[in-house]
Amino acid sequence: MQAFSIKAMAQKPIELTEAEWAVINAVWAHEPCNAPEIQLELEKKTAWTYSTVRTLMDRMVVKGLLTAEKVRNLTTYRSAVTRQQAQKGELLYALKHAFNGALTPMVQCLLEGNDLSATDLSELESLIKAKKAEARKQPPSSRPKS
Amino acid sequence: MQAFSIKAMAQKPIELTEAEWAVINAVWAHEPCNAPEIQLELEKKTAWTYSTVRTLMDRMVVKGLLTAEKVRNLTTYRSAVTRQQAQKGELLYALKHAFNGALTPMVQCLLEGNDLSATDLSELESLIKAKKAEARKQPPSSRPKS
DNA sequence: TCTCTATCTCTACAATTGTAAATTTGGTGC
DNA sequence: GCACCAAATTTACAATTGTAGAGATAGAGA
Repeated sequence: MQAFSIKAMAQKPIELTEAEWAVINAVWAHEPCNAPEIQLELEKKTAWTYSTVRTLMDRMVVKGLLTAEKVRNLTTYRSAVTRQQAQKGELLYALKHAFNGALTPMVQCLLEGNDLSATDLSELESLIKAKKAEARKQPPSSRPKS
Repeated sequence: MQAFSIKAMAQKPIELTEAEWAVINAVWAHEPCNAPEIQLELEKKTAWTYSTVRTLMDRMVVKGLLTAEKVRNLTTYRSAVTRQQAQKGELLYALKHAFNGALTPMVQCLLEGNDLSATDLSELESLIKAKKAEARKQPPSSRPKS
């Protein structure tokens, strides 16, 4: 018996700290994995000790970002959120705080700030074309199952 | 006499916490301004007391996000970074941590996640076209004065 | 000059985040 | 059974962030 409805449960935005990003990126690349593996991976960039990484990972389990399965004294970790979910969370955060929710200026800022190669630009262009086509054949704000 | 070169000084990325975003957004909208004004503005959304807002603002001065000018016992604040700078900082953060520096997937995620109106899409499209044109006539990685 | 009020200053404190040492435990080879 | 090593657990602590109360002060009016 659960005290809330799955349907109504708009799970609150996924937000990661800098250290958590480092960890979860490594987890995504290695899962299922254990703490020593991740520590080893992160050592290249961060000089974090096993203790540090382990603490981070356990805190992330509490937050629901990772899952941990323990057999005897060995713990196996897996991500509990997908890369896509986390990316979206990050973008929504930026959108909300830095752009007051306005998407177009955000994309604009992105395009202006960086040097995009001609290839990148073309790629984006076709992306938008695709999106437009898609929009044309689907009524706005409907949510097709795909 | 300064111990460093202006030129070499690639000022480190601007990053704001959630509360700081709220404050600086209000400052941008009101500057030059004083703490009570900002508190009043933020009260609508946040129920923060004067003390809270003031503490935030003074910390932001220390961080170089705001400037404070004091006449007698009255302090006037101004932003020390532009909205564009801060926005860029936020996007760079997301780009680096969530997308491993790859811009195209980031834009892609942005387009996929949200419902863009046809108008938005067209707008973006012309943005990209403009960017392409610009790229064609300027050698890559040159930095024209405009 | 006395008081009132708007503002400011100082200090504080809990939660979160970054970081890790020290200790314990479980399995393995001798 | 013992010694050793890898992995885990416990505990801790400093910095940052979110939040604010309590007391000091300066200008304005009586």
